[in-house]
This record gives sequence, C-alpha cells and structure tokens, in this order.
Amino acid sequence: MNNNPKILVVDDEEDLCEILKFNLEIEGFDIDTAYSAEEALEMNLAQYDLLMLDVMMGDISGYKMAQIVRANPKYEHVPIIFLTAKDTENDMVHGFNVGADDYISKPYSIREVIVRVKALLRRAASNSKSDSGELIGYKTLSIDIKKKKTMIANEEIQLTKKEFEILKLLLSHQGQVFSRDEMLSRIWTDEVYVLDRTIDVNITRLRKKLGPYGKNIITRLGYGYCFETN
Amino acid sequence: MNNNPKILVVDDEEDLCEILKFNLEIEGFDIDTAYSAEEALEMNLAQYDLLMLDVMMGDISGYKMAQIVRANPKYEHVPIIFLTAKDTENDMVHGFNVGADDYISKPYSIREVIVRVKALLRRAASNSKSDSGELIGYKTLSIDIKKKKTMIANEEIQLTKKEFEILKLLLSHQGQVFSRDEMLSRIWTDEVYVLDRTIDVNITRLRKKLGPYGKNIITRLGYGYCFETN
DNA sequence: GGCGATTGTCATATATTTGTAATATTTGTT
DNA sequence: AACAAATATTACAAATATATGACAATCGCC
Repeated sequence: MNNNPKILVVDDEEDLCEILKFNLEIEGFDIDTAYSAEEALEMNLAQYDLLMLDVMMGDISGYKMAQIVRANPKYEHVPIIFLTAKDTENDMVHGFNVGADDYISKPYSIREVIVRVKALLRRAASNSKSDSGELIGYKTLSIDIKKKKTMIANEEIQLTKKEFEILKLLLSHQGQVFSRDEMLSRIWTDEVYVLDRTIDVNITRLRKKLGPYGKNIITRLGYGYCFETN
Repeated sequence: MNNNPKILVVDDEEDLCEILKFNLEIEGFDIDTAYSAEEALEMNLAQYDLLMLDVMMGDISGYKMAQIVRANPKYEHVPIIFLTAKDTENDMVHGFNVGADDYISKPYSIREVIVRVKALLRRAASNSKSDSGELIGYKTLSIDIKKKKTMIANEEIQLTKKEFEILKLLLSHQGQVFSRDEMLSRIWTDEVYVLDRTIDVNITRLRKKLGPYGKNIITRLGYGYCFETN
C-alpha cells in the first residue's frame, strides 16, 4: 500500500482515459478509469482524492454525475475537475455551479492538466490536516502522519497499520462520528470484503494500546465511533 | 464586522482593479485593492481569504510576490489566483509552480472570474469548516449532526438513535407538524413495521430527556407532533 | 516455504435500545 | 360533567448493538 494520490478518470473515450492515465501515472498518481458515469457511480468514490470527469458522456453527463456525487455526504468533499470540449462561458459557469473545483476545456495540454491537478491536490491536502504530514494530536497523544508514529507523552506506542489508520481518521476529525461503513470505505481497499464487526475488534485493540486515551474513543450506539475531546 | 470573504486584488492597472472590485462586491465579497506588489506586501495579508494577483506589474511581478507570500509561514495558506495577459503554457505552468491555486488568462469574462473565485473559496472553506459539523438549535438547545451530539447550555444530553433522529427532524423544521406516518417513513427503515404508538413512547422519552425543552415538543391532537418556538 | 506479526472471524458475554401492551391521563365535544 | 377518542406513561420483554477473548487466515519478509 502506498500513499500516492488516487484519481479516478471518467471518460467514455477510452483512448483519452488511457492517455491521461499514462501521463498522470508518470507524475506519481494512482489512476483508475471508468468509461461511463454509471460505471463510476457504482464504485466507492470516497477512496479517491480527485475525480476527473468528462462532461459529454452517454446517459449520465459529467454535470449530472457531479450533482449526484455532491449530494452524497459520503463523497461530497472529493474534489472534481471537469474536462470538456464544451467551451462556452455558460457551460463553464454551469460546471462550477454543480460543484466543480476546476474546469479545463479541450484542447488542453497534458502539462496544463498536470499542474492544475497538482494545485488542487495541494490545496485540498493543506486544508485537511490528515494529509499534511504535520502532527495531529490531543493533549499528550500525538501521531506523525509521515513517520507513522504514535506518541503518548514522549513514549512511542506501537500501532499496527489498521490501528494507526483508524486513529488517524478519528483524530483528524475530532468529535465527528464515523459509521462502520464509512470507516470501511475509507480505510479498507474496496477489493476486500470484511464484516462490520471487524471494526469493533480493531477499536478494542486500539483502545487497549492507547491506555488512558482509550476512553476518548467513544461509541455512539447505532452510529459508530468518534474521538471525543473532553 | 461581517463575514463576507475578504479578497485583495493587486494590479497596476487601476481601472482593472476597480472593475474587479465593483463586480466582486456585487457578489458579496469585501474587496481591497493595491496597485503594486510592494504596496500589497506591506499589508497584513493573513486577513484575506484570497489574493488575486496580476502577473505583469512594476518591479515585483505577481510571480515574485507569490513566492514571497508562500515563503512566509504566516501567509502561506492564503489561496492565490493569477490574472494575466500572458497566455503561453509555460507561463501558466510557472504560475502554478510558484503556488497558484488558479490561473485565469485575459481576456477573461467577469463571470468566469466570479465562478472560479467562488469555487476556490468553497473548497478552502469546506475543509476548514468540516469538523465543526452542522449545528441546528433553538435557544440553548442544539444538536450537532456530524457529532450526533445534543447539548443544552454546554451540558451534553445522551439521546438514543431514535430520540436523536426525531429531535433532528423536528428541530430542523421548527413549527412544522409531522404525522406519525410521516415520522415512521422518515426515521424507520422500510422493512420494519412498528405501531403508531411507538412514536408516542419515543416522544415521551425524548421530552423527559430534554428537560425544560420537552415542553417545546407539542402534540397537535389528531395530527402529530411539532417543535414549537415560543 | 516458513516464520512472526497482523488482521479477520467467530463465539460468547454484556449492554443498550426499542417495541408492545396494559393502564392512566388528557382533550375536545356535547 | 360525562363520554369517547387520542395521547401519555410505565414496565417489561424482545430485539439490536457492542465488547472481548480465542483462534484461524493472511500478509510481509527473509
């Protein structure tokens, strides 16, 4: 498992998908492709750091897809870039109105796409602490995202990957409740199918290792878990 | 003091500054202007939600200014948009490389500028606000949707899932009456069939937990329940 | 391929929520 | 005030949800 940004490219012109995939992978991104909005909407979109949508596609246009994505609380935060041949001002305005973060009209150069993708990811990352590589913490508990290290008052705590990922998620959104499904889609890769109860077990393990801070991971019965700051 | 986003426009063509100022203020932004990078750099840039920089300016170009801004930890997070007549791919790439979040080349339409500004602010805001979940409330009673938390004057009230969902429904439509059937279809899953009387029982429980605010959940005989603001 | 660490599953124990039914109270109407 | 209809309350049982320990499967690494 690596930490490259994951991008989903959705375009019904398979050649264009491949060209983008090829070039963006050179830049160090992980690219998945879908050849229709329908196909894309069946995927777990929360796993991506960015969606690149073609506007003109079969039954569901890129605009329509963006609206669907933005209406789903699970996905609404994922940045969206439109790629399109349409180049009137109205189209662009419409694109932004359905929630685009950027809008690139064809013919576009690959370099333009790359720098715009990077700029968007840079901003998205700098604002969501979780990816910034900075320290996240609460009182004497802190985690270092880049070093994958967990400390309690200068003592290092050995967490496994899953434990660390769960703590990272909860700690970087203190107070926010995450359902088991949400945690599964954010932390587990989608090829893997595991039971809800797996979360419970990992939470138990995490709590045990966190000692006194274990109490801060609280159960919202019927909803999920959160890290509570008291 | 209001809460409009504050934007600084830096351009040595005073007319262009004024045009932007005029149009963006119509959209509800607070605009300050500076006619050179030197002038802008003497201001407290941290107060702004966005910097709009012309690339071609006197002694210090927009690019140079962006580099200076980005190098200062106090300002580095402020989003930057370049406005420019330069329109070669290299210029654009350079703009992004010095830390731009967007790059708009002249001739640009005011509408394009406006939607791009909005998109950028939307993203910048959505990420910083994302942890302080949606709050709904009445007087000292408030609920946090993301945290699934209920507070009365800084005291947390422990509600069960059904109680919380009922309160959320009533509180987010204050004054509106919901029939038992409506509440059943909104809060209970389709597969489950429960008696109308179940609602009554849950309402009773909720009222008890809400203490003084229990009185605000009132019964419309023959119709249902609502949260009354008195 | 084998070893140790990690991770998932299951079985079981425990805790909490929720629905129902029986009973009491309120409300609107006459 | 009396009555019927609607709602409130209470207690209990059933249904759900979670916690945890033990074991099995899997992964990563040499």
